[in-house]
Amino acid sequence: MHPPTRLPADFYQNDDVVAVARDLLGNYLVTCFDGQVTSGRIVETEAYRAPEDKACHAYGNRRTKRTEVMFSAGGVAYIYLCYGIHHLFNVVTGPEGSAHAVLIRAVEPADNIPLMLERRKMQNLKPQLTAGPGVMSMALGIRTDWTGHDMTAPDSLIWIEDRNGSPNEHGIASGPRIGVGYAGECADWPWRFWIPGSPWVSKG
DNA sequence: CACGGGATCGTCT
DNA sequence: GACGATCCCGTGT
Repeated sequence: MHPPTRLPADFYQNDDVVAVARDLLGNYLVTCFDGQVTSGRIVETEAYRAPEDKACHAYGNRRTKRTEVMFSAGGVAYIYLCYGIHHLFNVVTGPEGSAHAVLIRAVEPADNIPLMLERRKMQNLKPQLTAGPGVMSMALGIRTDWTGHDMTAPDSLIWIEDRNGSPNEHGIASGPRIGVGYAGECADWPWRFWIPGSPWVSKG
């Protein structure tokens, strides 16, 4: 056993974003803002893959101010505002020049649950603390300001680490992604992954 | 539990 | 000017 460390750049730079989305399950998403660590075990993810995926913001390798960060080498954060309110957190994957990303949709709360409850203005620990991409980001203190942050740097303030919490014999479940009905045939691709039976997975 | 609507703003047409 | 990779609250059953 060794102390947990940040997942390395080559984990993220795998070109197979669907495999990365699966492999992220069971790892811990950690933030350390203002000296305060908060974290959770990743239980639900979705893969988005340019250029062929119509649900991906970089569909057709479209480069805009917003999507430019998705073309970075894997390991940086891609965070955007959804419905004017929610800060949705993704990890860019693949080699530089490809625009793939994994949306982290839900975590099982781990470190510093009191601070996460405070950020969410909640009194008691319930799945709704972190089950869903918008509320998860709020609990971890993640905002769009952090888009482009290199999570593989040794002094990064957002990172993902392996604590030997990988999914066990119950395996991994998959199905269509949430909220992408506009994406034509791509809407049916089973690119959402979750740990079956976990109460911390979003309801969709 | 199923639904329906409002919140709220950056991004792209 | 329209529309979200969402969430929460209200209503009705």
